[in-house]
Amino acid sequence: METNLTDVNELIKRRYEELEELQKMGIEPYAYSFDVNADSEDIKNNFNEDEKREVKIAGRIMAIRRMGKASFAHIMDDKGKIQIYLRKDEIGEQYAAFKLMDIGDIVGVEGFVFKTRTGEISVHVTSLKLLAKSLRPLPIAKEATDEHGNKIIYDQFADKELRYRQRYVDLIVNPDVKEVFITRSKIISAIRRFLDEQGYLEVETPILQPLYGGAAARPFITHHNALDIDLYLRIADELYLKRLIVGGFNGVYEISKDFRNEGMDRTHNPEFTMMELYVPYKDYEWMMNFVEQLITHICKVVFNKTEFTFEDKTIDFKTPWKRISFVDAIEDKTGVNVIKASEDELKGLAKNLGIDLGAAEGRAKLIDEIFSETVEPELIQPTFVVDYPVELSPLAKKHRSKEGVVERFETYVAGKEICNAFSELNDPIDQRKRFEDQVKLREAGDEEAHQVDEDFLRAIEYGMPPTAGLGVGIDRLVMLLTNQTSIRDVILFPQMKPENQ
RNA sequence: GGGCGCGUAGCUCAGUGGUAGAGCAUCUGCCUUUUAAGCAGAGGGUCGGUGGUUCGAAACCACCCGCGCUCACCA
Repeated sequence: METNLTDVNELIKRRYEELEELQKMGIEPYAYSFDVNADSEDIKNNFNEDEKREVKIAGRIMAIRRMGKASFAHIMDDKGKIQIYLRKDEIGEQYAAFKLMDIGDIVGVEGFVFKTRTGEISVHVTSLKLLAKSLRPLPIAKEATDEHGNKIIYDQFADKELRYRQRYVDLIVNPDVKEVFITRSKIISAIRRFLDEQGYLEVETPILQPLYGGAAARPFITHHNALDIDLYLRIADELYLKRLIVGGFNGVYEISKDFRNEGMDRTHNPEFTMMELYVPYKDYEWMMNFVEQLITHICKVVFNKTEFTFEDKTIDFKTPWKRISFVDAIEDKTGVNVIKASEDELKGLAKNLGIDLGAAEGRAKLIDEIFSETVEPELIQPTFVVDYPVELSPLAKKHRSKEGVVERFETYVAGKEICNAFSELNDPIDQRKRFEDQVKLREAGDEEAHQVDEDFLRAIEYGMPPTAGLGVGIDRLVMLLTNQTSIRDVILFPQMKPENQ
């Protein structure tokens, strides 16, 4: 980890020496530019034996096989690896310089494409230029192919701590990692393009907020010096986006980081990416259909398939997805109607299910727990769970016909929630009452309960059209679609404890 | 936060109380179509840290640091 020159190890010391020797030869070890006209993939895909195609490529040296007056090396560019072949009698001085180059160095190569005796498409080098000398040894793995054509990797860089802390190294030596992040980016642009095409406006709302809300979570607190006030890092975008619906936009969305000051594990990072969408004059029924379209659009344009493997499960996103009622699903499993049941009955049920009852659990948390324990794990194929108890949803509109529930749905896949949506509560009088109920929970010790947001109430008192709202946890969606079981494997720089010294 | 596990060379790992090891990487020599290139030789370690037990600790004990898995809470 240490960058002090005083205690670098032998390998690094050697590279500093090579750097000096190269400079003595008149070589600038950190070049200014190099014009490229091909990449490894293009060369391999468009190979023609007779053409002797001239190419200029650049990349990082990943393997060297020196054989005296000739050498082979593999260089890696954005698209993959390609072999290069160098001969002393052809490149002279540059061959001497090549002897001072290492795995990890970045080079620019000119040459012609050929196929070796053993059949590998390679570049026969006519000119080699050092572009950046690498001073640290890469934890390079060796690859081989067994008799069945399977790739075997020896000594793969596997230490998760180092991989997360030094993601740049992880990306260099573990190509699958790079692939996941490319896919993540494609998923996000597919979402953005889809929403733009529907005519929704991408907006940006404050991360620093004097009051936080829109979700049940504990916030990060920061301080503004000039105003001398504490501010919160947002836990959700919801309340600002709905203000914009009041303002008259015909559909707004935001893809951005939210921050929650809670534990970290394989599905939680303190900062994570949310997509929230609000569409006026629509309700949650409309939104369910929209979610089906959005997700199948991603499947089509990014993956061109609807079937995915996640862990040991096969998930099929083919629509229509199953829809089940939250209350009925629990009743089917337990025989208890959680709307009608008293708090004592709920406690009894929870206890029978082996749920650990913390102090001061309210109805809402009890019901939520019972659902997580009984129904959630079985929701493997995409399923809409609809109509949640009102206690769980202080920002959702009362159901138009059913007592005790709101018009809300969550979408579950592989036993995990991937989105949350509702017909937004636009009755300011009801909204005030819900906030006041939250305050009671807060006073009873629930740190995650909402505060009263007077400005938000003022906004909807001016009148907010009926609105459908949606939140999608992007990191978890990416995990699902790329078959990654840890959120840290879909976040480039996951939160880590500070490195010691 | 609780439980379980891990930390030895640049990387991947052996090493259960008695001279710190292997493969790859590195260095030297040979080698002009190799591909885990090969052959011959060499260097490289505060065994995560601090204390303790012991004649003697990489190993045993305690505490600390970091990481992973898992449970709880949350998206």
